[in-house]
Amino acid sequence: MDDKDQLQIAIGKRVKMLREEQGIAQQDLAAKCNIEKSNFSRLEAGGTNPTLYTLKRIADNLGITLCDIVNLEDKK
Amino acid sequence: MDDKDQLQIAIGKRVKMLREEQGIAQQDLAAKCNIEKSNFSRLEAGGTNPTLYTLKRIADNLGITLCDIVNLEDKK
DNA sequence: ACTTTTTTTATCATTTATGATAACCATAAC
DNA sequence: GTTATGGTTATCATAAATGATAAAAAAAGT
Repeated sequence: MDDKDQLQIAIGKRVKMLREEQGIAQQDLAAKCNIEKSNFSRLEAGGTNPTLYTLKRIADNLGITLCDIVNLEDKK
Repeated sequence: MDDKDQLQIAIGKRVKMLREEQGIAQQDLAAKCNIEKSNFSRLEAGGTNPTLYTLKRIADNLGITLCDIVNLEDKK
């Protein structure tokens, strides 16, 4: 597994964690972000290398900053 | 201009600013990141919606965090 | 068990980020 | 002028992100 894969998995886990902290369903957040629920699932599973705009929409709909979302250091 | 375009322009300006702060040439940073200089130019001009991995490589080679790079609020 | 909700997985189409190459523009030296 | 150096712009190909749909699996509730 290369560093790109590791990054994808890290961001996926982080999005999932932040989403669950707010107790919102994956499909509901996906809908608010105008992202297909299947694609959102892939993203959380680390199966994609999201673009900045995708991350921005997620951050906005979670009420957090982009910085919060990509704060991956020292995170499980 | 929609919010996606604004975001792209904002990240481009931010990358350019951070790069110039370190006095490194665009083409040199591009080379270190394994990004084509023409593509890097496009990115700084706001002509692309970069992926997380692209931003990560730029951050790494600038010696800063992803959070630093996407810290776009209240920035020109 | 059954039903409902939520998530995952697979597949195909479309859009777009990036790679790659080339040519061009600007500036500053000399 | 010419020569570098740094940046831009255009174009085409390729890889991959995302859209879109469907089906299956898993989890939760009753």
